[in-house]
Amino acid sequence: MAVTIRDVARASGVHISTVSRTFSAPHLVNPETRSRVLATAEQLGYRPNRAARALITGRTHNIGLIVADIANPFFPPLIKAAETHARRRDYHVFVADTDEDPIVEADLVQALAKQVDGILLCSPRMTDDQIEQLRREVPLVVINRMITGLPAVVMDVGQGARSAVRHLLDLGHRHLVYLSGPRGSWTNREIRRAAGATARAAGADLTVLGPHQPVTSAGAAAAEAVLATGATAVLAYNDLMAIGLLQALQDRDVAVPGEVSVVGIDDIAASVLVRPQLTTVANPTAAAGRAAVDMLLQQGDDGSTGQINLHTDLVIRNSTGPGPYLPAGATTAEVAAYVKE
Amino acid sequence: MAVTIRDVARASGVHISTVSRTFSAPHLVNPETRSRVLATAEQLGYRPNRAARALITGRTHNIGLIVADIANPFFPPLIKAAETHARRRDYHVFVADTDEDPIVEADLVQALAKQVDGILLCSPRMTDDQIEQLRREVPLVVINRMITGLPAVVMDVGQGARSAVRHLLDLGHRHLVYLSGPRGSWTNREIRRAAGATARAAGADLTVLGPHQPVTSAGAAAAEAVLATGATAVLAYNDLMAIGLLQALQDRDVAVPGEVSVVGIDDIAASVLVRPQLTTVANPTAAAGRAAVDMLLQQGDDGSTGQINLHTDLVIRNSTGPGPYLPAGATTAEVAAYVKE
DNA sequence: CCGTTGTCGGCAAACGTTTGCAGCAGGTTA
DNA sequence: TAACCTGCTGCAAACGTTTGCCGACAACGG
Repeated sequence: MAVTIRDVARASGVHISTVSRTFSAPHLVNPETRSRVLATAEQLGYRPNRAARALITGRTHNIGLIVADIANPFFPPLIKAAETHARRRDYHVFVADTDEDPIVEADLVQALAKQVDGILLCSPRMTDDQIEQLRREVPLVVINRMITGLPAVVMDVGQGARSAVRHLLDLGHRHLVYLSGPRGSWTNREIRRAAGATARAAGADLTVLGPHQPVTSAGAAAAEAVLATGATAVLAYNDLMAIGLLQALQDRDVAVPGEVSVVGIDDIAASVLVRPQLTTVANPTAAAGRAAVDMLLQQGDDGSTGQINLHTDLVIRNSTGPGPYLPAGATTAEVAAYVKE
Repeated sequence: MAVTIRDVARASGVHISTVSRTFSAPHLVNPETRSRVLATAEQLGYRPNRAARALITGRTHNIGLIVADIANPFFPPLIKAAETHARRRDYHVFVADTDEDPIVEADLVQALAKQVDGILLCSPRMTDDQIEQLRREVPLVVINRMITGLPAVVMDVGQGARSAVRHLLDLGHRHLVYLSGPRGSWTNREIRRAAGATARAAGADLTVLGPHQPVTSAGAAAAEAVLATGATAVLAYNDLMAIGLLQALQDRDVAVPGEVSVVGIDDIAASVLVRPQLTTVANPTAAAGRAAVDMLLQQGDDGSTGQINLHTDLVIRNSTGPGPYLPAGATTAEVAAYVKE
């Protein structure tokens, strides 16, 4: 059937071990022999059988990537970056989707465990205990969650939330709402904490609403509750919810940012497609994907369990404007200048 | 290290072949023995080593899924459906991204070929010849492209384009533009052909602009050219381009659908997030993903090479309105009624 | 009681690699 | 000249399964 190491050996008049070494330890074989073997291999169209290799080395050269929801536009850029980066290191990536369900999540890790060299766990919804448990079965790198002793890549969403809240405070808002994300999300806790602390320190109010599924419909559904609080500015767990809210407010003829300012988190592509364009916190998702792959791959070598914290950026667009404390006629341009000071 | 079939055999006092059979051919082993083996296997936490199994059976229980761009919101629902469906059949999915580059595409198929039981090639940009070539190396199912003799799942985008054009004609438009997608896209040719034929049959004009990359920026960049044609309605290769165009028109104070109507294709999530909401052709992407997986899996059994054509639906929203032939004051509601007739 | 049939389980040979060990040639050192 | 490297290659044993073949044994019909 397929051409094996044995065919190449026969055709080039060497032992199979020499062929094997030509590929897996080239420095151990005479350059002359090597090029001869390489030539016949090329000619015969030989491709190493990864299953056989995996069987003996114990390394599959595959990694698993588990995300909450592929259809959530936050993830694709991360998946893409991780996949490309892994392939450059001769690894392939299994992508799986948990539908935001912690049970499915645990099952998936179990199922993939024996078939990959490690798993990237992205925004997991499991408990810390569960994750530490699973770590004993397979190397893990967690993305967007900090667990002591576990290698992790997080985007500094706390800092992002602080910037966002400060931006709103600077605009004069004194009563804010935080639209909570899903239960079990570490990111959600971080944002809530950071936003709460920042608001409190400035003597402003922050009302927390939620939890919500991180989708547009949940954001839209929260509109009534938001208005009921009387707040003039909203920070949402993610852009999808922020966008949902944005549109529900428009449907109710509530002006954004005239009456209510809205800030999202993630900076997904759609955030520049809606009107007004969304002020949001940009996350370096691609960088996170790459960093996580690197971390996972070198975790095998040494036993290092570093934690990487990536910087996030507030991107000010048009969904935020002056709050009640500023002169009513101030334009966003003036406000932008004001914010700079 | 890991618990193997041998450990289970020893612990339950049978030969390894019996253990193997309890898993891969249960009917060949005595129910009593079977349950005993199963029990000890469970207790020891035994998991079959897929590499070893693959080595001897030649089936990896993996499939590859190659798409043009994971970050294009058209693909994630398809990926998600394929992945979930495959897992239900005990298959795992490798996802890879070609960045719309036919060379990368060919490389990826080669790289994955030996490691999977088959590949789902989604909206390929390669030539038909190349694809037929690759088919000799690995079972293939093509999505969104029709090649004689090759198993394929396509969404009937021709029919979608016809509905879209007819909708525009019914609204009174007489000069249409088709905003072409990327070079090498079968879908693009189909749409162009169907749209052209439909317009021509009605005695209307259809100007083709392009090719373009299937992204929002390309749609926006085409705005000038569109206006220069003097057309009153535009069909775009996909929603991203349509949305880009929509916004570029708004930036130029061109009213949509007042002065120009815009129709997209795909019905991505963002098409209801923009204002006006986009009239578009909904594609059954999830169904396509599932169908393709099934087709690939049973391709191994018999040698069947069916082709499936999935129905598409025109979704009329607010980006289309009456053309110059209708009374200027007609509202979209009246027009919708008119279209029904 | 013998022969036949059928069920079950063991034996051992694969599958395509990697890798520790040993051999061998040629060169260097003592 | 002996002893010892050094660089290269061959040998063979793994890795954890699956599976064709055969033997053991029980049941059954004649």
